[in-house]
Amino acid sequence: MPSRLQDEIKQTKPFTSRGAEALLSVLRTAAVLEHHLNEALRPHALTATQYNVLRILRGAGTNGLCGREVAERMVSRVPDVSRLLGRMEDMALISRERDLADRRHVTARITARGLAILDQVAPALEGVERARVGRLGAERLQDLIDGLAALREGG
Amino acid sequence: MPSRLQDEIKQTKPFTSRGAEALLSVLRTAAVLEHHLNEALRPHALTATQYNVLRILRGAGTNGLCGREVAERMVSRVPDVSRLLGRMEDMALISRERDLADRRHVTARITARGLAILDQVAPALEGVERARVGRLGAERLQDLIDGLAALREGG
DNA sequence: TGACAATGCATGTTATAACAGTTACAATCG
DNA sequence: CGATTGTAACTGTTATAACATGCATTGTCA
Repeated sequence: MPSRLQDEIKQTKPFTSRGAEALLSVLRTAAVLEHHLNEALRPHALTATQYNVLRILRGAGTNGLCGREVAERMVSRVPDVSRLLGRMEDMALISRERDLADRRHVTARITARGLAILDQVAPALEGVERARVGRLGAERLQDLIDGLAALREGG
Repeated sequence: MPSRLQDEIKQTKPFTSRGAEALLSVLRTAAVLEHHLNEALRPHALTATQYNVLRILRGAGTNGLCGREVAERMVSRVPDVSRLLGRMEDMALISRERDLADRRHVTARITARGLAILDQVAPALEGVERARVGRLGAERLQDLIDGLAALREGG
């Protein structure tokens, strides 16, 4: 029985192991999701990375967060937070201010414009979520979440 | 109960829905896997994308594949196959030859050096796989694969 | 308090991704 | 057979990722 994934990437030979298929499934699914995510964000000129930053800073509220703290909270690691935040400041999505107490820190905060854009993109993103998650029941959804967490653990 | 993922990305507020957590889990897991994958490939100066191309071309055998066919088989879509293959040709990992029957096509084939490098990296990649997949039983593994496939389906 | 290490951010550089546009060739249809 | 359409690959350009390094500031400890 050829697997769904095998068909998607036009693989002629069966997977050598279920483990390999599982890892590839994760990578493939993330690529598909990221594609849909970027499509939904494109009309608002946002990348998935920038969207992630906005969500983080909205969660932080008026206190804001310094660059290192933002980096720690990103879904995928970004080795160049300085310029990422700089570009977002240019777009007026966030503001930056050097901390007076510890002048090494630069505190980033989401602007009103950033908040407004988050509200604008919300419907499209909820659509992406519902379209893909709907067909999985609550139980299978939780199993999926747990299985993925297990994959991330260890070495 | 705070979820594992919530802790990983230092999120203070609980997820608004299981669906959102599931999508984020996929993206996060893929980022972690990709990181380990790249670490394993780094000593051989290969990126995950290049590794993917080598696997595809090894599977294709001596007939090789044209650029469009390689692109179709990639795990994540690459919009610049020409230069990707060009760089790999410079590294002598693949060879390219214009097809005489249809001169629009350029057939790519894996070289002996490319095959040798695939053999060299295999142990490290198997290590990555065993370390993460081992803790999941066969049944949970299959459920995970099926759940991910469900997420990829549909518009 | 003064040397030294550690931290957080900025900057320089290179390589690659992303997007658009162009060229060469092949297939189709009048 | 010529014009038109479609396909595959290449090329140009810009923006971003990735990596390394440097700089300013703070913390630590003799």
